[in-house]
Amino acid sequence: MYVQVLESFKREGTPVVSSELLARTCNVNPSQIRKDLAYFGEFGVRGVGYHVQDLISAIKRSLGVDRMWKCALVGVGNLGKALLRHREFKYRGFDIVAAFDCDPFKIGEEVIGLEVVCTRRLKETARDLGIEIGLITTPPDRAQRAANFLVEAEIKGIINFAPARITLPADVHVEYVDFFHHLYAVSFSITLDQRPKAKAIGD
Amino acid sequence: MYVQVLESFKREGTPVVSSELLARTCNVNPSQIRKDLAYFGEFGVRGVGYHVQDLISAIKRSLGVDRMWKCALVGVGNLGKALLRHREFKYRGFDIVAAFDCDPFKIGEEVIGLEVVCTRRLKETARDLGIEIGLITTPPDRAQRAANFLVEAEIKGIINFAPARITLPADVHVEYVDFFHHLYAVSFSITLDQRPKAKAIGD
DNA sequence: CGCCTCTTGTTAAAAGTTTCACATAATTAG
DNA sequence: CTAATTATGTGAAACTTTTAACAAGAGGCG
Ligand SMILES: NC(=O)c1ccc[n+]([C@@H]2O[C@H](COP(=O)([O-])OP(=O)(O)OC[C@H]3O[C@@H](n4cnc5c(N)ncnc54)[C@H](O)[C@@H]3O)[C@@H](O)[C@H]2O)c1
Ligand SMILES: NC(=O)c1ccc[n+]([C@@H]2O[C@H](COP(=O)([O-])OP(=O)(O)OC[C@H]3O[C@@H](n4cnc5c(N)ncnc54)[C@H](O)[C@@H]3O)[C@@H](O)[C@H]2O)c1
Repeated sequence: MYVQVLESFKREGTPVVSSELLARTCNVNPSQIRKDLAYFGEFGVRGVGYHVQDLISAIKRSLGVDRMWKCALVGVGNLGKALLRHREFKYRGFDIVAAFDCDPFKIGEEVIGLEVVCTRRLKETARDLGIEIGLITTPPDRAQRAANFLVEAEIKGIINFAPARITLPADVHVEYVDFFHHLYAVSFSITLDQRPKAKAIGD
Repeated sequence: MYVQVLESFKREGTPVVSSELLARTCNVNPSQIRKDLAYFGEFGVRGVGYHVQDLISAIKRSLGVDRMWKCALVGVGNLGKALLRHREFKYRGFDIVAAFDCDPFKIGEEVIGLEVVCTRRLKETARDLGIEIGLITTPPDRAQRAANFLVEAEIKGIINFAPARITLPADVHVEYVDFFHHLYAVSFSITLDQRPKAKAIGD
């Protein structure tokens, strides 16, 4: 979130931000920001604030996103194609260099110049290309199978877009992207507001 | 997460789960689950566990997802179209009943039987249809504008897929879906593992 | 050059969350 | 019907995160 906000400050031409300004923009407490950053180092200048570009670089270095990561996508359907077509990923350090599917009608097809490869060839292909992160966009009941292929290829990080839990060795990291979590959260917030717990006016 | 896991238990035909089993599947502590559920009510049976279907219903009722929510999508691009084509949303209680875009070439186009409407007609259309939740899939620099239109239409919840913060009145709830957060998280985990903090073998 | 202002980095206190441990209730077996 | 077994719901303890408070460092101004 800090990187996202700092990059918009950078685009606006703001050279320096205080934890106070950054906090206001992110809807958090200024101490929070100073604590978070202190965990990785001393990036600010007392009495001045943080130099935007320097802070972006420092955070990115701390998170390991100061280099290009090679990614593979498994499941070239609706969502998979949207991701493949998205140039932003490469621009921001995540290059999707291979796409896999098990559907014979999809294998061989090209999506923005990338050939869809059979999932059975995932292991060799991923290893040859030096892929480190896998994106799963198969249907939920195929997510575990896709994950297994990725683990075989010695991939160490997975983003799972399918609404299904997967089990993995301890050294493989997974992030779940589930749109329903967010929809449920919004539904809950609206419902809470509208529920007639209704403190009467004046209370 | 609990709903997601419980629904897979349901599909497998498991009628009852213990907090212990549910915890193992979700990679959390059993007490955590009992505490979380206790916040909303007493849904289990002592000595037995939780009846899967009953628990799904109870959680959904607690979160306000025991009904259909009408949604609108703003920005019919790559990602927007993928979402519109996704049947699962309606099936799970979130019906996208309107799609808006500002591009004259897109207005009038149909995506799975839904006509793309001009963003300027958002307010009237959304009100007429009784829309409650908005999905923003415009480019990041247009996200605030899209949000403003949604607020005008008296929408109370927003899911923002654009990597940009937006400011809203206090009674409008927003959830940010940012794939980069997840990619950064995975990058960080892998980097940590590989960094030569290397406790020597035997330590 | 010293004083004043500003904002960081950090220590300590407050608040929140997770886990443990066990009393309580349901079910089954004897 | 009682005892043994099981797994929930919950109060208290352990732990984590967040916030507040302030000392320390940087820069500007008279
Ligand atoms: N489309 C969306 O907007 C959207 C939104 C939220 C979540 N999702 C989730 O993302 C996933 C993909 O959705 P979608 O709409 O793209 O579905 P889709 O059916 O369009 O695409 C799935 C693709 O995965 C391929 N596939 C199936 N099994 C495979 C396997 N074992 N190995 C490799 N490829 C395999 C299929 O051939 C197909 O091309 C689903 O789990 C869905 O729930 C999608
Ligand atoms: N495509 C992906 O896989 C992906 C992944 C992650 C994040 N995102 C984010 O999702 C958003 C959309 O991505 P995309 O790839 O679909 O982009 P896109 O350019 O394909 O689509 C954007 C659409 O928004 C419309 N639009 C622009 N301004 C508008 C406005 N003021 N009102 C209404 N409509 C407007 C455009 O006409 C276009 O149709 C972006 O913010 C992107 O960063 C996309």
